[in-house]
Amino acid sequence: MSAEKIAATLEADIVSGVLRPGEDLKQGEIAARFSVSRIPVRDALQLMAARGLIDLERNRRARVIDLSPSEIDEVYHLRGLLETDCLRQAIRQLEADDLVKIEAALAHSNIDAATDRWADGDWAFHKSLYAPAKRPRELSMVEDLRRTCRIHIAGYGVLPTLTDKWLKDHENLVAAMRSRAEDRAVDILARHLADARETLLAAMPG
Amino acid sequence: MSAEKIAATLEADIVSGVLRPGEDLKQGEIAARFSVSRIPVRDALQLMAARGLIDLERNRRARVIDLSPSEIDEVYHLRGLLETDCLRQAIRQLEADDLVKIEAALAHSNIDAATDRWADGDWAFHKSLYAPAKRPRELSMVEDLRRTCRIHIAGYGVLPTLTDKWLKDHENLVAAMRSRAEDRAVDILARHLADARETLLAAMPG
DNA sequence: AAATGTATAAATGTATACATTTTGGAGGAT
DNA sequence: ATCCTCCAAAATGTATACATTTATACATTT
Repeated sequence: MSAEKIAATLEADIVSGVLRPGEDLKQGEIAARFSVSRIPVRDALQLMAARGLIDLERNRRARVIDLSPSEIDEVYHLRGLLETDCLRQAIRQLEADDLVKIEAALAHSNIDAATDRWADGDWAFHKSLYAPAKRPRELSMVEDLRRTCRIHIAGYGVLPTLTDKWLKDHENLVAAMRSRAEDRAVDILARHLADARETLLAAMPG
Repeated sequence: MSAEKIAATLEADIVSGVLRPGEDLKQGEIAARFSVSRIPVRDALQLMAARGLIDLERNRRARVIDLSPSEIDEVYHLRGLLETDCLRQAIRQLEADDLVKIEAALAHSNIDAATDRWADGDWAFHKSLYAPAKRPRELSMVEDLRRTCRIHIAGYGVLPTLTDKWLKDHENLVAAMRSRAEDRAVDILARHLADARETLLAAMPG
C-alpha cells in the first residue's frame, strides 16, 4: 500500500466524518492499520497536509483541521469570490455541449441528494457549472475550500435540512445559465453559499 | 539539518533563480549537499510541493515548477481577484497605525528596490497594504501565487525595467489608501498587476 | 537517420533500528 | 483543589540497508 492510497483512504474517512476535526492521527497506528512501516505513512500525511486535510507540525501529532467560526467565515468569503468568478467566466464561454453535461450532472446530483453521497453529487454538479471557465487552478482552489467546509459539515453532523431549497437553487442556476443571465446566476450562487455558511456556523460550537 | 531548514534553503535557491523552472532535484544530491540521509530530504521536498515550489510525482524526480504562459495568465487573474479584494477590505477597516506601518514598508521597499532584494521589499510593502483586511488565509494564498510568479521572474532573468513606474504606483496606492479612495486604489493595483503580467509573459519562451 | 527494444546504471520507495522530542501522569508544593 | 516539576512511556525524526522503479545508453530494426 503506497502513500497515495493511504492518503486517499484517510481522506475518505475525514470527509465522511469518521475522523472528526481536531482528532489525532498517530503514525504508528496508521502504519499498523495498513500493514506498512511509518515511512509511507509520513508521506501520506504530508500529502494530506498539502491538500489542507490535516495540520502538521514538526515533532507533533498530525491533527484533522479544526477551524474556528471566523476561519470558516473567511473560507466562505473566498468561495464566494472564486466560485462566482468561475461562474461568470463559464457563462461567457458557454457552449452547447457544456449545457448537456450540466443537465446530466444535475440529474445525477438529484439522485444522490437523498443518499450519503449527496456531497459528491453536489460538487460534481458545481464542477460542471464551472468547467466551461477553463480555469484549472482556480477550480482546484475551489475544490480545496469546499473540502475544508465538507470536513466540518461531516464532523459536526450537519444535516442537510434545506435539501429541497438547494435542489431548487440548482435548477434555477441551470435556467440562468441557459439564458446567459450572468448577474442572476451569480446572485443565486451567492445566496446558495450564504445559506450553506449559515447552516454550518449554526452547528458549530465556539 | 531538519526538513524545514532544507526546504527553506532550497526555496531561497528557487526564488532567487539559482534553481530554475523545470530543473531536476535529486534526493541523493540534496542529501549529500546537506550531509543528511534521504529521509529528511523527502520531507523537505513534500513541504516544498505543498507550497507550490516543485512538482512531485511518485517514482519521478522532483522538478521546479515550470508554468506555461496560459497558466501564468491564470495565476495573474487569481492575483487580481484576491489582491484587489484584500485591498478593498483593508481600506474599509483601515486604522491610523496601519498607515504608519504602510509608510514604513514603503520607505523600506524604496531602499530595497535597487538591490537584489527588491522582490522581498515589494512583497513586504504589498503585505502591509493587505494586512488591515485581516484575512490570513487569503493573504497566504496571495503569497503562494506571488511566489509562483517570482520563481518564473527569477528563472527567466526578468529585469525590473519599470522600477520607477512601479515605485510611483506604490506611492499612488498609499495616497489612495490615505484618502480611502477604494475604486482608485483598486484601479492602480489592477494596472500594476497587468504591467507585471506583461513583463513576465514577454520574457517567457513558448 | 529515426524509431524501437533492451540491459544496465541510477534514482526513488520502504523496512528496520536507533536517536530525539513530546506527552501525560505521579508526586509534592502552594 | 490547583498548579508545578520531573520522569517514564510513547510518539516522532533520522540513518542505514535493501527493494522497486525509472532513465540512459546502446544495439537493433525499419
